[in-house]
Parts: sequence; structure tokens; C-alpha cells
Amino acid sequence: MSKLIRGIRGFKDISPDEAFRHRYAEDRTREHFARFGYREVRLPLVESTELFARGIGEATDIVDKEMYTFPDRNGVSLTLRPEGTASAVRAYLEGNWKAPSGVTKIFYTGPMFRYERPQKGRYRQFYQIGLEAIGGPGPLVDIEVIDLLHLLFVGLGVNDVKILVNSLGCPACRPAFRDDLVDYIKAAAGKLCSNCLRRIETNPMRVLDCKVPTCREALEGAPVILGYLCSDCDDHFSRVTAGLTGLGVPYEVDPKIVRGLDYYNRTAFEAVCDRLGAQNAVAAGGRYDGLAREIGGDAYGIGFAIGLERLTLVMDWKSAELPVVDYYVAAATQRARIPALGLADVLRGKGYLVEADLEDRSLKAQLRSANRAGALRVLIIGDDELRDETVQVKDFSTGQQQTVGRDSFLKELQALKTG
RNA sequence: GUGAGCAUAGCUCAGUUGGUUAGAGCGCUGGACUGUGGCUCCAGAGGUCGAGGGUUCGAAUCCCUCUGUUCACCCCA
Repeated sequence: MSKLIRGIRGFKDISPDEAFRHRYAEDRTREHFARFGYREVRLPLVESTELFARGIGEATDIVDKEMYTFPDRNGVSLTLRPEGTASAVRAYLEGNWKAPSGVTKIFYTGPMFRYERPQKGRYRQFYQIGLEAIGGPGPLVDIEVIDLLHLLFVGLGVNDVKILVNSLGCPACRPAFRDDLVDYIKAAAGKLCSNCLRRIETNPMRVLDCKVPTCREALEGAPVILGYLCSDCDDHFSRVTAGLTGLGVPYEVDPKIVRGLDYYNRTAFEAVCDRLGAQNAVAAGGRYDGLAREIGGDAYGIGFAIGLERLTLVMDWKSAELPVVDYYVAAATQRARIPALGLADVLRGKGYLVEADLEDRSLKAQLRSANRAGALRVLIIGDDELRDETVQVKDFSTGQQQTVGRDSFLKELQALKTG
């Protein structure tokens, strides 16, 4: 036998049990989005590399070292999408999807690709469901989007997720903050870890959420973005937080949250859960008023994406309904094998989940199998039943069994269905 | 890209200072019960001990290399 060909690192197979949870989480999320008027769009998995380079930012880690980029047969550089927002905005501009109301509400779901080392809650192909509200400058849009996210967790019964919000300012007010922050960090450089020293150059805002205790201590008096907001940004943020409070959305203002993508401005938010390990964000997003301009258009926008794998890790599955085997059809004799499969087909035609033995096993083995599968009822057919046109109906919870005419059994089913 | 841990039956894992036929629980198959599940008892099948090399009389065990995987760093959903 030749060697088993294995899957690629970071590209996980999703087992039936996991797929069931993904499907459930995704369906519930879709329904929730739809109630807020969001409509699904289906976007390509592949875009021109330029879209992400310009939209997300050349200097970001995603673009710099995490993209799956390759030339197509004509030598054009293509990239497997690492996130959905750039594609969504591109499609909005290209298709002129401007809604009469002024805010276009769309959502997407599907795989994203990033070349990273896999770890808990992080894969090279991972699944997101995200939405974008394009066209409105806020802050009412911001409020509704965060409210929507909060209510989604409530609806899913997830209660240990915290929503953190912050404002990243805008191109008018962020530079002053950044300069002061860099000055402060440089003054405190002696107490910082090597990672933070490197971040002074690469991404100074990241120094603020370093996990090293000595760094945290050294940064206690560091400048806070919220103190630098221009009057427009400050007003925007005040209205967002007041709106969330007014709607009863629990949130925490966390000046340390930062976005890894260049296009974000003003409102930024994350939903975090400490049961997720190091990758604690189950959903994240923010406002991106500059993105459209970067890719040749013009539009306000805000959105977020939920990591489906992470969402399923956070959800409580104890009470989830698993598929139930309604009937197991057992053949007591060889002659009854095909009639048993035929009866199973009739029941499936009426909408029941029906299992039957496919391995020529003994009646005892079939019943054991039915029991393991959690079947509610078993139908048994043997030579006697074939001759008399009957079927043995056994209720597995009580163990009671009775002989019923085949036709009247099926008629009874019909009555139950319509009743 | 960096670091640490792990890799033994379908699954979860034991396996002593290196020692002869590598074990358990669960699961699977059959029987006790000629056509009846769960509980019990009995029997059975199932393993190139991740791969390759080395040390040794002898390696699942010690050493090296590789691969896979997990967690963490980085970063992010």
C-alpha cells in the first residue's frame, strides 16, 4: 500500500460533529443578521493582490507575510482572501450597490486564508461570517452594529463574551497621539521587553497591549488615544458610547485595543472570551472610512467579522439538538433485507431520519446498533412479517413491541404527520 | 519565522534502571439467548510502538535527523 497522503498544515478537515456545530452557529447568525436587514453576498475567494495590498496596508503583517499569493497563467498576481472587508467594499463600489436608504447592509460567510502557524483557534484556512454597513458615517450605524453583535451572543446563549470598544481617531488627530506615544515609549525604553522595543518602529500602538508585567507597569502613565481625539472624533465616540448605554449594551471602553489593518478609524471593537486561549477574539471590527478611497472609490463603512471556529468553541453545546434517528429498520432474515430497505425508503419519503443495516449483520447486532445510534423506534421485518404483511414496531424507550399491519402502520404515520 | 511539549490498538492512555509473547479501559465482532437493544458473563479480531539512521548481545524505552501535531511567542477572527 502506498503512503497515506495527508492534508496540508493548518488546513483542517471539519468532521461531521464539528460541521454540525459550524452549520448551526452559522445558520443562527444568518437569521440574526437578516432580522437587521442584512442580505447575503457571495464574494470570490480570490482577488487581485493589489486590492489587499492597498486596502489593508502594505506594512501590515497580513499583507507583509501572511498572504497566499501566486501568479495566474497570465502572470497576474492573485491572492487568496485573508479577510472579507476589502472584497466587500470592492464589490459594493464595482457593482454600485448603494441602497436607497443610504446604508447598504450586506453579509458574507466563507473561508479566509492566512499563512500563520496554527494554534488553538487559529488555522490557515478559517471561516468567518461578517457584515458590512456601507454608506453611513455613523454614529447611529456604529451603535446598531455593536448592539447587533451583542444581541447575537445573547441569542446564542453565550454569556461570557465581553465587548470592548475604543476609538482610533482619524488622520487628523491620530498622528499627534502617535508622536507623543512614541516619545513616551522611548523615554521608558529601559524598562521594556525586546518585543516592545521592536514595536516602537513597526507598530507603536501595539506596545500598549504587551502582556509582559514590567512593560505594563512602565506604561501606566502612557498617553491614551481618547485624550487626543479631535472634536469630531470625540463627539462621534461620545455618541456611540451613550447610544450603547441607552440600549443597555454592556461594553467596556478599552483604549488598548488596536487594529492590525490600516483601514480602521474611529470606532473599533472586539468581542473577547478568556476561554479561547491566547487567541481570545471571537469577533472584531470597526469603522473604515478611508478604505474605499484607498481602492479608488468613496464610501463610509463599518463592519465586523466573527471567527466561526472560535464561535463554536465559545458556545455551550450541552443543550444543542443533535440529529435523532427516528427509525431503525432491521431485517430478521435474509429474504427481508431488501424489503427492509424499501420500508426505510418509504419512511424517508415521509421526512423521517431512518437507518438500516448495510453489513448483513445479525438481528442482535442490528438492534445493538440501533441502540447506539439512539434510535427512537425499531421496525423489524422477517419471513413471518413478509407473509402476513405486518411489521414489528418496537419502542426503544419502553422496550414494548407490537405486531402491526404494514398498511395501517403507514396510515398511522400519515395521521401523525398531518396532525 | 521562534520556543516548548507530545507521537504506542478505531478512541483515551499505561508501559519500571533498556530484557524475551507490548497491555488496560472504552469501542468493534461472535456467543451465553437457533428472530430481539441496554445490564452481566465468556471468547475473539485488531499494533511496521510516527519515519529513517545510530548505540547495544538486546530498543516502544537511550542518542541524532526528519515529519506530523498541540500549545505559546509574533500576529489575528
